[in-house]
Amino acid sequence: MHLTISPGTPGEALDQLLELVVLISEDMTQTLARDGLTVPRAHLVWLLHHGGATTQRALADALKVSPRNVTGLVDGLVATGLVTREPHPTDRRATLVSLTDRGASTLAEMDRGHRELATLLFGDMADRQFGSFVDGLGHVLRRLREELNASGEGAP
Amino acid sequence: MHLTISPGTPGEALDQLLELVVLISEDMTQTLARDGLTVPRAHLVWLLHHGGATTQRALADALKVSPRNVTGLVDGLVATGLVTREPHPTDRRATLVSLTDRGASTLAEMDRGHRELATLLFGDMADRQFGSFVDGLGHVLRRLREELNASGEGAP
DNA sequence: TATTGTTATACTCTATAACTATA
DNA sequence: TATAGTTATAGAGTATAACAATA
Repeated sequence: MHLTISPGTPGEALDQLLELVVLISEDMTQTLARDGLTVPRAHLVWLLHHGGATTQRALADALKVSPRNVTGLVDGLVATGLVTREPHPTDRRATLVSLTDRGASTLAEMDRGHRELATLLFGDMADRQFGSFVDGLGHVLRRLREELNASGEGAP
Repeated sequence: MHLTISPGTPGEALDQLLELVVLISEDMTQTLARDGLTVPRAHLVWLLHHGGATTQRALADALKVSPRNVTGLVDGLVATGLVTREPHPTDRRATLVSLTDRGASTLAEMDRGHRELATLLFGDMADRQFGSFVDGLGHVLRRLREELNASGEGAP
């Protein structure tokens, strides 16, 4: 037998999803601040962590942000000792941005925090519930990607 | 019989959740921009829509933001014709912020967009899948609220 | 001629501190 | 004395445009 316990309307589900977005953003901002990081700067160092040293140009493309903006983000990260700017070995116009040792250990701590959060959120979920939730999440993600692709077109 | 189709690890589920946060933020920012709104300004007019005219002080408390910040948000909304500042009827220190007609119709459009997004995301989900997803969402939300309360304590 | 990163300028969101006008 | 909202000042993130050095 199957009991449906008032799953609510789509509108209510969206409200919950929006609350989730707000709470996750707050949690991330709070956690990153303890390492002296902001969300945009954390995004940049995360790219270095997972892709190695790169030019600011490549970072601007990956972050979908202006080159000028990257200059500011790197300035801040250099000031707090998490990254360095070095001359590019073959292209004298470009600079290579690399993680410092301290930057690398900060990233290791972020990885640990990431795993802890995953355990907190999903650790005590029953396997079947977890599977259903991930399925639903996949459905919503596909719809959202379609929507953003559709509305992003037509813009030269 | 019950087939579990590789639901993935908690870490992967969290990555999907984080992608969802990014995509919803992008979609909201993009949609609001069409109405000349930013996320913080939209939050403010949403409060007026659902609570009626109020003082800037009350808005600052509700938005958990400094009074100075509200001055700036209201300045912008007045400039774009979505709200008005009027003298408070009984307290001459305070100002009442109200939606203009144009502000109200913008809000009506936002409500419509909200319903459309809910339909897009959940409209063609099977009832059982929708119910399971909402259950999982509730679980995650409870954990997150606990986490933020716990880490938010001890701060005088 | 095209590209990399910078300086110059500007806008939005955010904060604290000092001040004005009122309670 | 306390409160509502402002001006003053500052910092972070974002953008475009003009410019330098180098490809």
